[in-house]
Amino acid sequence: MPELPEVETTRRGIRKHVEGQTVKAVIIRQHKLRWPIPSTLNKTLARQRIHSVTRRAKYLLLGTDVGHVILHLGMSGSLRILDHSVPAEKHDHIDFVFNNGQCLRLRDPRRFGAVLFCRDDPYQHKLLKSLGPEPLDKHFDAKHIFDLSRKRKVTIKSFIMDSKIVVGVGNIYASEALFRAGIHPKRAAGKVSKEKYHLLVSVIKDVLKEAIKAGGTSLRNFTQSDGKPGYFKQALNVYGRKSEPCPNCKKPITQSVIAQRSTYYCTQCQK
DNA sequence: TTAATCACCTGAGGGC
DNA sequence: TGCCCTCAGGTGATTA
Repeated sequence: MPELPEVETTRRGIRKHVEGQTVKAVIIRQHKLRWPIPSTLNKTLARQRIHSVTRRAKYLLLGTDVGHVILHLGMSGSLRILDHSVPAEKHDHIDFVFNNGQCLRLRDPRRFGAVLFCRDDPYQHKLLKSLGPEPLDKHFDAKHIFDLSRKRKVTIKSFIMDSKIVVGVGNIYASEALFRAGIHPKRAAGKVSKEKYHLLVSVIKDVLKEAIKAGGTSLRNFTQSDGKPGYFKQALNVYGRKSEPCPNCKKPITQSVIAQRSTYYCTQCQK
């Protein structure tokens, strides 16, 4: 399940294979993703050179002279670089075929992902323009998040997962960051002290950096662009560890549902 | 404006 | 072994 580290790992993996390549064809096998893939994409991108592979939040942007492809991996999406002669399998929905014979192939069993095209500034696209700061950017700091949290009654976990507050903190890393910061996930965002927000911002950055370094979290079906799994799962303290002893106090990890998402925490260490 | 809920989708895993 | 059911989860849209 791709979160920000998985998307960044994917970006780094595909970048060297995609930047500078010229699109020969776009083969769409399944138009129905989260939103329909534009049927004119092949015509639009044919003979276009991809000059950049960038990321904003969990969106990947493929830059060309005529506009940007906006890619989202949703819940189960993955991108791989393959020789185009490799037969497509079930759930391989779209190929960006390059002149060198390779292709960028999107697989997405659950089809929560998206492939869109934007001719204008992609950062003004309706999906991107209201997003909060990048978590690893200097603009994401304790003052920013503390100021926005005042009088907010929503749980701190939902708050840090809100992309208008900060992008890229998904369910796994929200649980991990709150554990490291010693904050109970059901605490109201407006009741968390400035000191705790200082710590929380710091551990969010740490968790995401460590996960990127480890190649993401391989849960169920995430693989890197070369097909290898991520290794951050081994470093998770609480996520997916219901009833296992807390790494700090040995009390069993609790699981409950917050905002319709499984949440893991230690009732002893997180207040 | 804020908070909560719904909808989309399919593979994995458990129970029988 | 096969069938059925539940769970998982990112995020925009909808509702309260």
